[in-house]
Amino acid sequence: MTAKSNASSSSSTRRGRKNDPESVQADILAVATREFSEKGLSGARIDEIAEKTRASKRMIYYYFKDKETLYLHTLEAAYQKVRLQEAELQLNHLAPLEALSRLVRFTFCHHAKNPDFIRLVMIENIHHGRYLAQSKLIQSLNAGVIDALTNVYNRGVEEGCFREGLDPRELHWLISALSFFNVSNQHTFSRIFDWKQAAPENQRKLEDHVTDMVMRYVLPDDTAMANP
Amino acid sequence: MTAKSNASSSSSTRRGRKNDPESVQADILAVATREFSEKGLSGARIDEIAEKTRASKRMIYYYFKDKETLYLHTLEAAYQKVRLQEAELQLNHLAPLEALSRLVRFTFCHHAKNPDFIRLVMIENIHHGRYLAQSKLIQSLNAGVIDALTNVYNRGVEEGCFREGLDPRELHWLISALSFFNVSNQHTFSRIFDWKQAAPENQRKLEDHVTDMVMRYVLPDDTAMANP
DNA sequence: ACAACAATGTACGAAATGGTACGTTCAGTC
DNA sequence: GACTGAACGTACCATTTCGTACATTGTTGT
Repeated sequence: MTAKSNASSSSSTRRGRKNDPESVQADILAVATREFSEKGLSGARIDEIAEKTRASKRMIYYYFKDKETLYLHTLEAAYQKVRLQEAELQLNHLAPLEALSRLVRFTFCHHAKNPDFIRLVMIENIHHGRYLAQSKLIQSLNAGVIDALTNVYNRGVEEGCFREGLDPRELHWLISALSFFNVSNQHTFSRIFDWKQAAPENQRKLEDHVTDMVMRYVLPDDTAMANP
Repeated sequence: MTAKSNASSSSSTRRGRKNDPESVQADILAVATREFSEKGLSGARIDEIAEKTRASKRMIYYYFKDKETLYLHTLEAAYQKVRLQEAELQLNHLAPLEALSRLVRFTFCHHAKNPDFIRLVMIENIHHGRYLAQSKLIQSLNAGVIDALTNVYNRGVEEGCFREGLDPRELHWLISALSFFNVSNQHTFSRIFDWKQAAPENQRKLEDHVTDMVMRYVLPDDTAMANP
C-alpha cells in the first residue's frame, strides 16, 4: 500500500505532512489494479475504485486524467513488477539443463501466484493489445527475457544437452503458453472437466509435467529422461 | 428460455411469411456473438447489437430476457458449434500416432480459425466461469472430448507407441493450452516481441512445433523422432 | 371470419457512469 | 504572517445504457 515512500529527492523535505501525494497515487494504483484485473476495463467502475480508495474520485482524475490512462498505468505497473522479479533470477552460473528447468518452474509458479497480472494481460488481449502498444515502457522492459533464454539455450547446444535448430523465442512462447493457460483458463477448464485444477496437489503435478514437457522438447532425440 | 424451436418442421410451412422468429433469433445471436466476443460482457452494448441486427432492441429482450441471458446463449451456441465440428473427427480407425497428431493439428487450426470462440472463453474466464457454470448444456457437451482422447491414448499404450502413466485429461490440457494461447495472447506477444505471429508462415511453423511438442511428450523415452 | 396469441415497432424512464466546476486546506517561500 | 501553488473534498452535469410500457401487425386454429 504505502510501501512506496519516495526514493530520493522529496521524501526528506516532505516529512510529517498531511498531504501525501505519492501514497495516494500508489493507493489508487493498487485499487485500480484489483478492480481492472477483476472486471476489465469496461467492467471496472471509477466510482467503485474511488470508494475503495482512501482518496476521492476527484483524485483519480487529478493524477490519472482518464479511465483509460489509469488502466494503462495499471498495466505498466504490473509489467514492471513482473520484470523486476524476473531479473532476480540468476541463470548464467547454472548448467543449461538446470537453468532451463529452473526458469520454467519459476515462470509457472510466478504466474500462478500473480493472477492479477495474468488477468490484466488477458484483458489487454481482449482489447487487441491497443494500450500496450501505446506504452514505450513495456516495450523496453521485455527484451531481457529473450536474451537470458537465448544465452541458456546456446550454452546448452554447445554442451550437447539441447538439440539444435530451436528458436529461443518459440521456446519462450512454449513456456509462457503453458504457464499462462494454467491460470487464464482455470475456471472454464475446472468446471467443464470437473477437475480441481487449483488444488495444491494438482498444481504441483502440473508444474512437474510442464517442466517435463519443455525439457522433453529441447532434449536431443537420443537422450533418455531421468526422473527427478 | 426461448431457445426452443422445431427447426425443420416449421420452416417448411412458414415459408414466405413476414414474421420470421427463428431467423430473427439467429440473427440476434450472430450479432451478439460478434459484439460480446469483441468487447466482452460489460463492454458490449445492447443498443449497438440492436442497431446491427435487422430486428429491434425490443426483440432482444423478447427472445432473450436479459443482457446476461443473451450472453449465456451466445456462449452456449459457441460451444455447441465447436463440439459439432469436433464430432466430425473420426479418430477410431486411425493408428494412435496418426490419430493424436491429427487431433492436435485439428485443434490448433480450429482455434486459429475461430477467434470469436476463443475470445468468448477468455471473457468467460474473466468472469470466473460464472455463466458457464449455469449451463447444463455445456457441461454435457464436453464429456466426449476426453473420451475420444482416452481411447486413442490407451490404444497407443497397448501398441507400445505411447509411454505409460499419462493422464488423458492432462494431455487434453496440454493440447488446449498450446492451441488456445496461440490465439488468446497473439496481440500482446506479437507486440512485445515484435514477431508477426499471425503471419501464415509463422502459423504453419507453430502448428508443426506444437504437434512436435505433444508427440515428444507422449513418445516412449527410447524413441527417436522422425521428421515429417 | 374472428378470437387469441405470437411477433414487432416506437418511445420513454430510471439508474448508472464518466467527467468537471468550484471551493477549501495544506506546505513551503518571502 | 501573507502569498502561491499543489493537494484535496463536495456537489453536480450530461450522456449513456439497460430495460419496459404501450400500441400495432401478423398468424393460426376453429
